[in-house]
Amino acid sequence: MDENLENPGRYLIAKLNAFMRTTSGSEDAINEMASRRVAYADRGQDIISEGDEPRTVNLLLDGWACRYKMMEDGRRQILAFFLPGDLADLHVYILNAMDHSIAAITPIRYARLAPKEFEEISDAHPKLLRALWWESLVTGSIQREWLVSVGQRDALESVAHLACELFLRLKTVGLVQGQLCDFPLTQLDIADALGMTQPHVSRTIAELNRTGYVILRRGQLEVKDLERLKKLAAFNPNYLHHLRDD
Amino acid sequence: MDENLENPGRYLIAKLNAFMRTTSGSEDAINEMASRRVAYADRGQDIISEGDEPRTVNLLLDGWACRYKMMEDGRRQILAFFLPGDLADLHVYILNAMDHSIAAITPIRYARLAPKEFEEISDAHPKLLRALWWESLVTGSIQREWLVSVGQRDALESVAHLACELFLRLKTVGLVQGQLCDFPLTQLDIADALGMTQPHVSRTIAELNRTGYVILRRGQLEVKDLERLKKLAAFNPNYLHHLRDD
DNA sequence: CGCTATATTGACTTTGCTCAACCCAGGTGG
DNA sequence: CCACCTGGGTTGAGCAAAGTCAATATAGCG
Repeated sequence: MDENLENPGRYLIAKLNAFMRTTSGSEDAINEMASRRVAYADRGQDIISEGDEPRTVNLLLDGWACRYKMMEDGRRQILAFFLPGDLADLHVYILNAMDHSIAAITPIRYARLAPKEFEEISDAHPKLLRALWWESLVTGSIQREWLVSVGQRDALESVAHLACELFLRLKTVGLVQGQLCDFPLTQLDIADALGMTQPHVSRTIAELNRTGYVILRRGQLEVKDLERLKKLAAFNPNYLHHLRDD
Repeated sequence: MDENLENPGRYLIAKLNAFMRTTSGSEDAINEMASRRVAYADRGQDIISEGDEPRTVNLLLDGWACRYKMMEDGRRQILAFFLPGDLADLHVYILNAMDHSIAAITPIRYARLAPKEFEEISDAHPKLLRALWWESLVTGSIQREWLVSVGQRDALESVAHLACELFLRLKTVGLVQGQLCDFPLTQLDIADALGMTQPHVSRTIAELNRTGYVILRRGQLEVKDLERLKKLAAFNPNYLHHLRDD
């Protein structure tokens, strides 16, 4: 976290590097953005709720969050997981009301950027603007791939795909050490993301762990054989739109 | 179609009116866009395929299309349906390769806009640009709602929700007459959109028709009781982000 | 140490899938 | 004009995947 405070935009910078070479000018701009209007939320807490008028672009600095929708009868669909460096709804201030909520999964630190600040910075750095555009298109692409998971993949494939995706996304922002990364999702989070029930997630994780390709447990994910995991998940990395595979 | 040829952007104009009052200036700009580089495709034909480098922004002028992904083993997930007036991937020319394909469901007419033309027009009409932004955000919102359908709704709710959505979207562009609209989807299309199998779609449509709220058949959809249909589908119109309900 | 969260497991049920036969309507060509 | 073909659509029987409900176990945490 120390390094993080000096270089608060580092995860976003790392991610954009998967798409372009950031210049030191844009890096400074990102760090500038990321050090203004910093806010905190505890696990479980909404940082913005369905129906609210969106006023800020949120940049996640530390921790995990999720986008979700709640149905009247209490069913919850998680629509996306946010990892450090992810931006929530770049242009959403065009719309009048949020159609979903965003909540912290772990305690988080995030920057709440006012549209005006955001525009100033992107006007001054057209290359950065382009990169941010790319990031929001990739977010859309991930959203579509999730529909493929929920619509077409069976339980084992789905869980494997999610593990694969999160591992690779964490890797691009530098949050993987060797084969290990943090994994704070509960089985209920996974269930609500993949359209399954929690007991079935439990059984499916057990089955996945039995393959030996990964060790997935609350708190930590270890990927022992990424290639086989990808194969099992029918994982095609194109949708992440990285310049190179990593 | 006659009126359409004089006023080729009419469906898009009608749609944007759900968000803002279009000025005659922007209407002319839209019609201008929509009359350049017009192309045709037959039913079943891809207009752009996964892996292709995207070169144009596509505006659907007539007919229905879909965005889809194919898995190696032949499973297909339909990600979105395009109706007249819909734009495909406004900013996709930022990315190097399509991560999905777009195919005609009926014979279609569409405009293939070069990025440069597109930028000229939007530079000249900032209000229009904002409206187009809105339309792409709504497209993203629809994408998310589909995940709720596939992840949380059961078969009957899902099919009802899809009927509801398509009916309302057609209504916004003026393609509903009374309670009737075209409905060219096959049961296999619906199945691949909702993550079901075709025989189960058949049974589910039969069950839905038995409620009397709709008459859904190949070619045509008749909505007899929209309110009850919405209720059955757990349909919350907020995600369409219209200024007023219609 | 005990409380609360989460995870595991078992027995049973249900939804939706599979496979396959059959039906039906529209379009084409003899 | 009719026979046939083809692309949907319907239906049935049996099955498998995943859901439900509930009891039990486990693990952090205060």
